[in-house]
Amino acid sequence: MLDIRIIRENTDKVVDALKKRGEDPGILDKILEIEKERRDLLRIVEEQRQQRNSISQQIGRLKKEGNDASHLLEEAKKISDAMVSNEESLRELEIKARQELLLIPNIPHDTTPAGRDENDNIEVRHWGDVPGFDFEPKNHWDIGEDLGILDFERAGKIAGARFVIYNGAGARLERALINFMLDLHTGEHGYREIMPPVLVNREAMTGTGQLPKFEEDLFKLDESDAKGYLLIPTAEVPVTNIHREEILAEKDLPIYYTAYTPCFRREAGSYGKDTRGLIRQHQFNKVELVKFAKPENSYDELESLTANAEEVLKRLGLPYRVVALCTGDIGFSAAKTYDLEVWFPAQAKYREISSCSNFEDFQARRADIRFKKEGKKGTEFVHTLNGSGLAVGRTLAAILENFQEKDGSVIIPAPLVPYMDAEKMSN
RNA sequence: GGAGAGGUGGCCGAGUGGUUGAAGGCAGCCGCCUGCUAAGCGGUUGUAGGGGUCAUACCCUACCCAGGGUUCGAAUCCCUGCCUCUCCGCCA
Repeated sequence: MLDIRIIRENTDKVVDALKKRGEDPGILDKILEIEKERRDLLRIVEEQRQQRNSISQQIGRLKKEGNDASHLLEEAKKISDAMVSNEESLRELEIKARQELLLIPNIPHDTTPAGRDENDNIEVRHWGDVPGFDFEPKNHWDIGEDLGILDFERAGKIAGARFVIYNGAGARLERALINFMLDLHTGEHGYREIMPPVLVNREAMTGTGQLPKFEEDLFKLDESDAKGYLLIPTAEVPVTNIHREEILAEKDLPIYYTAYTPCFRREAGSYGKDTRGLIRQHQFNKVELVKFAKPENSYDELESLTANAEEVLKRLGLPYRVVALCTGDIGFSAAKTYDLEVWFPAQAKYREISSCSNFEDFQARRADIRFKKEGKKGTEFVHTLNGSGLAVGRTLAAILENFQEKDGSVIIPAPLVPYMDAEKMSN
């Protein structure tokens, strides 16, 4: 959520931001109109309240002294009656203003490259050598099925399309990756491990920006119940909302959290995309990194968070590149985003495995997460950041494809050997 | 699921219709005093919105879980919701 004052006083800047994102700046017209009405009415209402309060106080004083106050009572009643409809209109305008405000995306940071779509994203750096094969590399789903460690067919029977059963060494590899990532981030990168609810309420989803605009991407427990629980599409939601409506102490910042959770996405509108394999599932595992930072160094925090996610790929020996998303491709809530893309030999393509973003105060304003500066009056909104560290299923898929052998076996990367108690997977 | 109790400032806690943003205490901050520590004395300390100012000062409005209602006036009365605690039941 943007500061309404920026929209009011710096309209040009917001219009510019919307254009860069490829959005229609016309969405501002309505909110500016509502906002003007709201402010005009607010002044009237406050004036009326002031009058009423002062008369009421006089009444109190007179009554205490045993004097007659009937003439004032009459006057007060008149004012009070006149206020009713104004107060009601004001309430409605406040609700409407917020509804509109919640639909306006974040302003991209100056360093976010301008562009229309993913073709305008900029490669920032890459790491590792793309492996060469002296045989035709197989898809990860073929490798997994041949090894008997991934079972898409039976998952379809018990759940449907876009689900998988990890079997035997597959299940263990998934678990090994989760443990490896959590151990790395808690042990070496300074994150605190969190295990949050994976069902959340609407306020939490609104706080991080999934609602109200992206309802169709979410799974709900009870479609008919407006108050029903929603399944998280990412641990970003429950973990960022840990501090909702809190005022943090400056000395406690930055806060680093990491959490493993399953994630649930409807993938509405992606029919036909990645229909096979682990890339796009309705349920998948992810280890998430979340930071609460002070505004003045949130961009340094974004760099280090991205580096923390990259470290997972480096240790596993998976070739990847880092891409700065352009203004047309960054998410609704983000000001700047780096995607980490890992190499998939069978597709001969880099595919997204992590997305690391600085949301600045956009989520903090929605979720009301502030901090108090030492020795200063008032409060400031924190900056929130998060990134996948990493998407576990995609990491497993990348391992299968990059470390496959001609005989169909797969070499287990060294850091996972202790977790797997094995050096390779074969039939 | 059944029965009961309760939600007040950073914390504890008073307040049952009228200058109460809220007694008192603790903690914090500033100053005084005291040969260390401790104690003592005085002062001060919430958040948000609007107005105002170069910026302060200052003025107004709102906020005692949330949302409604009664009333000239609500922390205080009424209704609804949420949450917490205790007991019983059930349960991984």
